[in-house]
Amino acid sequence: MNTESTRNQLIAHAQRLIQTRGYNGFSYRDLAQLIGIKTASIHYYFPQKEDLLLAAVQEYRARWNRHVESMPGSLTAAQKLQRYVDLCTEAIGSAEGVCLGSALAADLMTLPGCVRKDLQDFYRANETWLAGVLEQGNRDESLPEQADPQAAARSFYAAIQGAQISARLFKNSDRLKDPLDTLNSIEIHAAA
Amino acid sequence: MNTESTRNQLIAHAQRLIQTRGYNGFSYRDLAQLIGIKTASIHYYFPQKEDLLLAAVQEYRARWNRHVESMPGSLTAAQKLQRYVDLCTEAIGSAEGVCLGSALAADLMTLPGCVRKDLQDFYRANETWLAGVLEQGNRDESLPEQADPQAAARSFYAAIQGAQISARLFKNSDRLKDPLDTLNSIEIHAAA
DNA sequence: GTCTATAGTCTGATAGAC
DNA sequence: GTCTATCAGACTATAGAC
Repeated sequence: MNTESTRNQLIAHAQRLIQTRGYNGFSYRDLAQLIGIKTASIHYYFPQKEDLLLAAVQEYRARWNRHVESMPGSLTAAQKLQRYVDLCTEAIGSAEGVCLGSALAADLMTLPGCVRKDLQDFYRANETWLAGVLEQGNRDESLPEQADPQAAARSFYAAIQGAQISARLFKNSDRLKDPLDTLNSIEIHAAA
Repeated sequence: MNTESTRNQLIAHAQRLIQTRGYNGFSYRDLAQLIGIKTASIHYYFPQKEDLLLAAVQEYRARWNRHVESMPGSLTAAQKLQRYVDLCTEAIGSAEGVCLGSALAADLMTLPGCVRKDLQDFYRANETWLAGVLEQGNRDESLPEQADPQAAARSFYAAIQGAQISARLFKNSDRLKDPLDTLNSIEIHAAA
């Protein structure tokens, strides 16, 4: 157990705590108990809680981008969208948490101001990627035609974020399926 | 200024504070200062913060239902949906807050357990109403055909909730328009 | 690096005067 | 009904021993 290990444990548990309880819903005491150290030791790595927050957000964002961008370019738009939804379903882990992005966006007004930009960047990265997939869908015809892929991407991303929150409220991960099912049902209906 | 007046002020300000900062993001001190009394006086009306929360939720839910159900039955489904979006846009007030339902759902794991059922009821009431409107849309053809109105209603409601959160993040109420624009764009495209 | 000890602040909540 | 005064507990954060 060297320095890196404790630091990484702190970031990983902080991410999970933010996803389940929100930034203001956990304390250094909670975090310390989870990995069996004292609160003062956390301050060695992250003098202020704000420092921990920034590190947690940046690591999460980098890891999320790696997951999304590692999708093979050879997939159809429909396949990419399905994999994206699968990633979002994994992220909530048994319907106990929500994406770090939406968890923090919900707490926005009580957060240190410096994270707002990072959160906006995270949102925009997701929306831009989704817009690209919807544009591909217009070309490869694996998805229903979208007149405004940008607006549709913002709307779909919002639906996924909202679905994560309601999945937790109803303890039912199936709610993550609704947005994509609804998007696809237009095609199903057209084919019927 | 009789009892009712102070009590009503407390509920109104509590609702606004929950919508902007979350249940754990404001204190009795904040609330007392807003209406010019001392914290001890709040305890006269609401001995525990939990009591205030329940009162705020129930009043909000009743008022919301009145607004939604007061829509003339003679409207087309498309008109009802537009009015619903307008209500949701008003509710966030200059993009500083979100609906009380999504604000609390986001804080769910740190809330007293007794509100979970009320929140679920609030969600279901909205989703049921929206499903009815989408079914009407299938009949009056003012909206694109929905193969599964229930799933589409859950998806649309989730999109509105998510859009409220991102509207605050980007300080841009226009994000509330995306879900309905996307829903309607299918028809626009078909007409083009 | 991790600890003990503690400072200083905020929190929800209570007792009792008026 | 509203106040003053106060409590016990939790919180972030710091100083300094080891």
